[in-house]
Amino acid sequence: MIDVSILRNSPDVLATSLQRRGISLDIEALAELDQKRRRVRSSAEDLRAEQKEAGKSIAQLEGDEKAAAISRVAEVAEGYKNALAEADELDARFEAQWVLIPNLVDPTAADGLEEEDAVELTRWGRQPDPAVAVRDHVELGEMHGFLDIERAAKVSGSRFGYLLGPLVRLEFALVQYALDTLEPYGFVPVVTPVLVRSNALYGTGFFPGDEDQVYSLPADDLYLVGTSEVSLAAMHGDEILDGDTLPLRYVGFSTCFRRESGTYGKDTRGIFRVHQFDKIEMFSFCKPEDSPQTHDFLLAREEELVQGLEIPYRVVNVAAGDLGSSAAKKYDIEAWFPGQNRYREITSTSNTTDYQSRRLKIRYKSDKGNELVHTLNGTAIAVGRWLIALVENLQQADGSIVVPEVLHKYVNFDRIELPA
RNA sequence: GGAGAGGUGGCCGAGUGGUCGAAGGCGCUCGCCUGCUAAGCGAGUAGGGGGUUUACGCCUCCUCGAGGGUUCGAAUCCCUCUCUCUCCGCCA
Repeated sequence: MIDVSILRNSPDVLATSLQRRGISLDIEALAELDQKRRRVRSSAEDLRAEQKEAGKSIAQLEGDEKAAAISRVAEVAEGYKNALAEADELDARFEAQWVLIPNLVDPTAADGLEEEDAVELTRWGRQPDPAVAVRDHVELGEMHGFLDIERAAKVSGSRFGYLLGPLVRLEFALVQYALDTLEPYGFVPVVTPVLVRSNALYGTGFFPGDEDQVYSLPADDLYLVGTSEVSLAAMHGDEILDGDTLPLRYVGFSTCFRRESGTYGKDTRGIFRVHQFDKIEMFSFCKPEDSPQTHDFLLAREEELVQGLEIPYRVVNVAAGDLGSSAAKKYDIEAWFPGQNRYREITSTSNTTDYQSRRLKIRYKSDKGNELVHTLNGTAIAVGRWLIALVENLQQADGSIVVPEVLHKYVNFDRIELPA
């Protein structure tokens, strides 16, 4: 949710932002509704003040005098009740439209509406020789027996997978590697809840809007998170943080659940796009003035992690029209996937400025009073896709897979050999 | 799952229909005092919305777990929900 004062004081800023996102909206009508609701609220409050004032004297009176005073103020009470109901109704109507407005786009976000409009910022690493990296992760999985998609389909349906043997070892090695890399920077490791209330999804900007992407458990009124960003952001909801403790940094581990509705026929091969995967996520709460540099910092940590694993990648500045509703700006790292012969997203870091903190009511004490913090998130390691990138990029001509140096201390093998 | 007890300001804790956004204590901030990292004295100290002001500020409304209801008036009465704690059961 963005600041209402934008609507009142600088509607042109709002208009520009919406236009960059490719959204059309009658801003003037919204502004009028906003004015009206305030007018009605104000007159309701006047009645209420009158009623309260009368109540004070009633408390002093007795007998007939009291009865007369009560009947006099009853009319005021009735008027207040009606005015309040109208004000509430107008608020609700305004709110319903206001929550749908996405975050203001950062001026430095890339222009355009589509995924393809993202601007490439850097490129790192050397793509493997196509003559060597000939097998995709599904083939490698079958040869090695460390990935079983058929049985997963039998048990759970499409878009699931069993990871087996060395791939499991690699998963936990990646987790260790991420924690060991990030903890020195002050990231506090967290294992988060994966079942949350709707409020957490609302607060992070997924609701309203993305209901069809989220698994729900209606019997308990809970939802499965698609990313630990949700549980991490909501962790400090309704809190006023001490400014001296900022920035707060967390690195969360959780399984992520995504319905992937509307992606039929897209990325159907292997485990590139699945309903369930594990992910390590960075999250930071910081002062507003620090969020741009925090965003760069998160991107730097992501690059550090990818580079350590020797995976070739590029960084893109995501186009305004392709941003999620809560993001003002977003960088993706796209790894080279030999099996697809192109770069695909393996991390994503967003500066959500005060969009989430306003909804979640996360402030900090400053000299100027209580201010909303800024929140930022960034993938540390999305395990599934990183495993694919690893095995596809580091496969050898004979089908074996070299384990990157940085993982050696976490696994008891430095190469995955084909089974005899 | 069964039985019971509770959710009040940063924390503890009073308050069972009227001048209560709320006694008291702790903590914290500022000032005073004190020759010794303490004690004492005084003042201040919740969040949010709206109006007004260049601004300091002033006015006003809402919030005592959440949402409804009764009433001229609710922290206090009624209903629903929710969370926490204790005991029993079950359980990784």
